[in-house]
Amino acid sequence: MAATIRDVALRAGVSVATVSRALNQSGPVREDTRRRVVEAVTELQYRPNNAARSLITRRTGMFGVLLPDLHGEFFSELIRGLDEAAQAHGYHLLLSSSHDLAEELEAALHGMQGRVDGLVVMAPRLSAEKLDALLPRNTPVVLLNSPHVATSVYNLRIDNRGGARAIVTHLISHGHRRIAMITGPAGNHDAEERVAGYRDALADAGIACSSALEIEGNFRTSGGYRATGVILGLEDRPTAIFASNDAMALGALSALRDAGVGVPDDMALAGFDDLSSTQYSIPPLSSVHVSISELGARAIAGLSDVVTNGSPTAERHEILHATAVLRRSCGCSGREANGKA
Amino acid sequence: MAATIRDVALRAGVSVATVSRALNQSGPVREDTRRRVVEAVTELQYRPNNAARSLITRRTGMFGVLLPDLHGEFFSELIRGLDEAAQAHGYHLLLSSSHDLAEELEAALHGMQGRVDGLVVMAPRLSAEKLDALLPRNTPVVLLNSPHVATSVYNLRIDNRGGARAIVTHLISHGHRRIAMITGPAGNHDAEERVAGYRDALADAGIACSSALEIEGNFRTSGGYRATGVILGLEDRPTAIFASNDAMALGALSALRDAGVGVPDDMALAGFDDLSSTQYSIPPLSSVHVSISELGARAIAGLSDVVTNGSPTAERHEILHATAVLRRSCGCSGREANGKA
DNA sequence: GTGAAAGCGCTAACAG
DNA sequence: CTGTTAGCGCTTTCAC
Repeated sequence: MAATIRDVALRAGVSVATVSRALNQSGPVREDTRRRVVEAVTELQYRPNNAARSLITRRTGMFGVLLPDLHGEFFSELIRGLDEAAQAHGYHLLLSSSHDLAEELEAALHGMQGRVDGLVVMAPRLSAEKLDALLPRNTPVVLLNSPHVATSVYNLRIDNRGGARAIVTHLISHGHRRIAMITGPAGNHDAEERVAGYRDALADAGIACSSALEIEGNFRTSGGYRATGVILGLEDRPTAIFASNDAMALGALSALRDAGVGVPDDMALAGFDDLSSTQYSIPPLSSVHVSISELGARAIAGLSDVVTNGSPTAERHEILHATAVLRRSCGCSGREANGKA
Repeated sequence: MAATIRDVALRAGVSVATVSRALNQSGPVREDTRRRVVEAVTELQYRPNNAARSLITRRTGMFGVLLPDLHGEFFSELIRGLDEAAQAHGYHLLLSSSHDLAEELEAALHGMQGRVDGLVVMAPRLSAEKLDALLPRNTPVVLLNSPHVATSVYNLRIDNRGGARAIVTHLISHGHRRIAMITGPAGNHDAEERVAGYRDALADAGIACSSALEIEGNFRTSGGYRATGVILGLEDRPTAIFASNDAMALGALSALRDAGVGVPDDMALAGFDDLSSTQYSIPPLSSVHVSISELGARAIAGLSDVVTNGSPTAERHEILHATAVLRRSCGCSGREANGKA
């Protein structure tokens, strides 16, 4: 049986209250008393029981993380950012992923009830109304890349629209006028914002946009491959493709290669996310960089702030800038440079 | 204030004991009593307090997951497997990643003390002795791809050696005799096993192995790129490269391309992991397939088994098969096929 | 079938 | 500075 605080108190010849104070520095304890306690702790290998502690403090030291069906590098980078920050702030991460449907999210939310001090939720496929209905009222929530909702204390997003606009504007600066876009899955909030950015750029340049040039993808490599096949079959073939994420851009690259279409000469190409692997694609892929791990880090910082400072300092909204990274696939020389719309 | 079991009891006109029994079906309750309880629960929006519950049951409903510094697809696939299985078994995942050093692992292990009913640990850089000293004695542990240790109840691994042997044997069957290998980081257990498999294959074919042909990488794309530069500079240049993971193989592909070396004609290439993105590389990459998510799923199943059945049914050891997947980079036509040594 | 009561291990007043 | 005491919300004997 594991040692309890009572055993420690007995061993150190003090009361349990003193042990508690010594261990949590939650009150004055004479130095030598403290030392006796610490000794007893190590001798008995005492570890405080977290359940008992959080039963009374009403804090669990854990943040819940609810993510949609994410893949590969994006997912691992996000977790890395969350994890590092959580550790730094003294929290653990309770993770639950693959929640695309409202019901799944709700079930997961339910399961975390009372187990966490705060929640990081990413739900790009849910409407503001749905989200609003689902979010718990008693737990601080940080929303990632989701439609804004009043009940969340903090809303973080990457500048999907601005980033897409910047890279497409760059494509236009290479002389392209007929630019196809491979979109994300329908109903995905990020995907929609990137489409908006694409249209912004076209509008800026006085180019009419056409729904025939917006081919639906799924944010997966396979979808990029497929969509590119459609694009190549278009009459009056476009001279450039903007894929709304890198995974699809890689699929596009593969399809272009299979079709014998040279990149960037016969077809310019750009993606979004700037995954680290894209600089090794052939040719290296121009993309939009966004610090995914920072997104995670800020989310945790925001939660931690709310939890320790009690009241939500204020309802907050934060946008992480996304900048174009120019490599060879768009026609640039390969030297990296920043392009800002 | 959230409703407690007392409130529910009052509302339903029964005792707290009955509420508990009704909710946990831990004892006989008359049907209409049960219904009254359920009604009160929904009306009051009652949620049992997990802290209180685990204080007495000594179960938390959570499994801890401790991972090394993993990246990209491997990481996300593993988590997916773990997460799905955990959900299926009614558990939550307490995640902590990026632990390569023994001290980091220890700190994380400490933090999870008492918060979890079991642990999934992946520590490819730690020796059996180090691990043995670190692992808690009172919590069931499943070890993933780690040196076997007696204190773990369950040991799962992928067949690194067999998989490497199979793909290298295949390379040899294409007529290659001089095959370079890009290894993983020194001290990594998986990496070492893959080297052993590579040597096995050479030995099988009566080819002497040479340390000059084993170039150290780091499991990252950048390392594969760098190592390939070294290989291309070798006198009596090899005709094939086995990269011990796909990330490095992709880096190799990029380096080969930059050097104007054709794949597979001038240089055959194969990787390991069979990441989904590799089928879209140019040319598609031959690799070794292993079901990463299944690794995760089995880990959870094993833990869950131990936790519910009390005693560790027996000390177990399980190996997940790894099979060669043949695409174009090794010289095959592109039609997928299985090659088994 | 149901209720009363005794804690699980800890923290937090409140005295001293 | 330290000890006593009263619970946190729940499960679980033990009676009835």
